[in-house]
Amino acid sequence: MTHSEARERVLQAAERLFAERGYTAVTIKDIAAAAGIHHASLYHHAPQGKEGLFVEIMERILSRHQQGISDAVRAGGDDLRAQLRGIAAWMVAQAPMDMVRLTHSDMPAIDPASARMLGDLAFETMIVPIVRVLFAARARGEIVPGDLGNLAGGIFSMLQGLHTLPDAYLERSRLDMANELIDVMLAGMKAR
Amino acid sequence: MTHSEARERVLQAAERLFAERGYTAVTIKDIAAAAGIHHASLYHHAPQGKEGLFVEIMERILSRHQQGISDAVRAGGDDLRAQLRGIAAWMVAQAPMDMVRLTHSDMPAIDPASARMLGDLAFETMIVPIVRVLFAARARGEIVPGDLGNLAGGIFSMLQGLHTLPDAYLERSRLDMANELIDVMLAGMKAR
DNA sequence: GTCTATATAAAGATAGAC
DNA sequence: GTCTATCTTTATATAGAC
Repeated sequence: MTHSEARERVLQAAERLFAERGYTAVTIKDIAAAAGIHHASLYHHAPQGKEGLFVEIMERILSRHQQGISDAVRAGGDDLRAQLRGIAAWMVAQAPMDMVRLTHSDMPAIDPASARMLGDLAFETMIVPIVRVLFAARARGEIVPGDLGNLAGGIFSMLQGLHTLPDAYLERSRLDMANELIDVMLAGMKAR
Repeated sequence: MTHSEARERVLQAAERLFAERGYTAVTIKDIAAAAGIHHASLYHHAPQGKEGLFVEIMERILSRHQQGISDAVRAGGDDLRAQLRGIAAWMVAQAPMDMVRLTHSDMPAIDPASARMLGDLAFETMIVPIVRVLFAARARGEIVPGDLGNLAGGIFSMLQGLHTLPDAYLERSRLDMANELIDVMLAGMKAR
């Protein structure tokens, strides 16, 4: 009962819109229109309403990110640069995951318990894997000591920031830009 | 007629709320309540309504950023590290300027002409000054060649990303973390 | 599974009294 | 400059026919 062709269309429309614009900027009618159904029909597939749908969708997005990021890390072997480039390739190919918006705009608009849960899950999914590859590289002696949580957050923010400019304004591919940023951070973490 | 004690309270409330949550997540009633007046009274001070108020407020915020950033750059003399640390100190002390949210959530909800204007102004105000200090440092031979626009965007995104975690979750001051990130980027831009 | 119709509430906005 | 009252539109949500 959790699946059907129509339900999947609804979930995909909701996912795209929520990821792009955030909770408050998207209406139930936007989602229904994008899924090609009347907004009343949407409640057949998402009986828990807009807020429940948002939470489900965020969990779904984050679950996909978890998979994509862990695949990228594994494919990078034991090479920090390859791991970070893999993570970057994944992230620039996905819709933005705007943690500042999630924290300051989306979360205050929903039930506090769900908000806390989503915030924790987002941090675990998006930041912690970067922390882990940095720790492993540090253990191998590839980079010098530092606040690896802070550095991981910085790398994540830089990669997400690449979504700021619309595609039309870009002179280079986002992946090229991401790789350059990673190379500079890596050189900075190795030097000294 | 552009000023009065009450109008100023309205502008300050609007500024705080819009900066924190963005356009769609803030209502006219939120702003009126924060300013301590009835929401009908708000239209006396902002006859152009919510959208006009948002545009005015964003211009005001960006104008303050322009001043704060240019002061910080000037105080940094000819030293890139001091300039970037000054910019960082300014930015972490202000409300977040979430360019991804501005681009993907706020701008699609307002008049396209205003949206384009605000987007350009935000880029000019927040990113271009960083590009300029990087170019000057490059001209002095302090850093090696690279896509300085990309690097400036990365530095900006990292600094803004420090607003993700609520104050209560922070183990170090945002300024400490910002300085560490800047030092790593600087080392990376000097090396090679 | 989808629709029409409807309910309810919230948001943006205006008129006019004080 | 601020309020009450009111209007209009939009948003979320439900009931029930098909």
